Amino acid sequence: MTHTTDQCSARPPGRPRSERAAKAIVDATLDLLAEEGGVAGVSIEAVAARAGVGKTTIYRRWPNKEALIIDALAALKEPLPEPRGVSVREDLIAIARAFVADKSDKKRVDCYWSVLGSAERYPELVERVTREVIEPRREVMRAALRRGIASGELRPDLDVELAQWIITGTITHRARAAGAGPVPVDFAERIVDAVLAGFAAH
Amino acid sequence: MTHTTDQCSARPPGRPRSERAAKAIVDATLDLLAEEGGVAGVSIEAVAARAGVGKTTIYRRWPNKEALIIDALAALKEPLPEPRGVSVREDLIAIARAFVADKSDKKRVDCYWSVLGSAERYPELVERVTREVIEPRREVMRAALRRGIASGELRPDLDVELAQWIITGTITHRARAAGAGPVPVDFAERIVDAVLAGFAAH
DNA sequence: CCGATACGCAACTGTACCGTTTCGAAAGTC
DNA sequence: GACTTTCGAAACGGTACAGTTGCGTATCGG
Repeated sequence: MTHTTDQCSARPPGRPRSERAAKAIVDATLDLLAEEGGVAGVSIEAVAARAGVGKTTIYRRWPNKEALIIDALAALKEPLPEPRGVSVREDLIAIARAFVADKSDKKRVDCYWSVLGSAERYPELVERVTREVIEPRREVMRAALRRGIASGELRPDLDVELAQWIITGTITHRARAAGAGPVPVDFAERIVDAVLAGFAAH
Repeated sequence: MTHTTDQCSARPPGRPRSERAAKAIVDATLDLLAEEGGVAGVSIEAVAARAGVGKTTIYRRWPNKEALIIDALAALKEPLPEPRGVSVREDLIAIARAFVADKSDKKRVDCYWSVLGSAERYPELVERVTREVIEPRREVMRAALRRGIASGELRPDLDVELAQWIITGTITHRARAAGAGPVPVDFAERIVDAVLAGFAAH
């Protein structure tokens, strides 16, 4: 062994890549994605300018805009809610609360909205976000609903898929509605109680 | 009176503007708005090319892209549903059906989605669409819900605003969901029945 | 037919961005 | 100190679009 640098991961020679620069680039990308309202509005030049970084520094790490955005979106992932409460009502409220909290982060919502709005142009991006972020969260809610049916708390003929659309759709729509202001903190409980009890009298 | 052309509306001399061209321009604008997934994706050049029209013909009628898009969106307006059925259930289903039909027109949904997604960039567009298209439809549903409460069909403590978010949000979200396919024809009835009866057993 | 206007088309200037390259300086290892 | 790689900055050619202008033609009224 003539090498003394065989430590572990074979650190390459030369100046190491700045971690600060990488973070600044990702942050700037998300900022622009949220502000410009679309993937098309994000330009490498704008990202570089906002991050206080040379374009070289970006192109050294990512081959193009799509790859940068994909990596940036990964930084948005939040841990899945894992409710195992005593009742369906509490499980659903916990999940809905996590949704509302997510949607209260304006930057986060705007990023997802921007990406999903660019479906025709960047199908790969949309497919990836759907698979890695949206679908797992939908599954958590479906599982909670199925548990409720099994425990007898929910009507046995409940359409789980439809029920799931109702809860997530309401929150999403409310969060994105123009001019409706921020989602109230108790929105999760109110919607769960409303759909559990039903609109009809008695 | 030396003029014989005083007929009525003082028709200007020269070749009149082609109605066909105007329609082709508006159609092309909406097509692009839906396909490109954003206001930014619509370029006058692309509109002209798709409409089979010279750029001059566009600029003669509209001063810029925003004005063109505003006028084009006006062509999307559909008549308001005006339900006065025998029961709240039928009223809500009628309104929901109109929503679903609207959302089944992919071009129409994509156009609104595109515009609303450009909120930060083009606030005037968003404000206008919200005021002239969305809010009147929301009001129709609120009115139906209030009638239901007054008639005793709906529980008196029902949160009308929340109920309205639930129904419209579910349809909108379902229509826009990636990879979920077209909204089924019976979606309107299923959602109304589900929220009327509630999820809970008995 | 004449004048006026609109038509589609092409050419033009100006701006913005892409993706690449070059540069001198900085920051690490040996 | 020698070497390697990254850093931010600047410049480059290429593409796309905005908005304008000129041109020959078409279509209206008188």
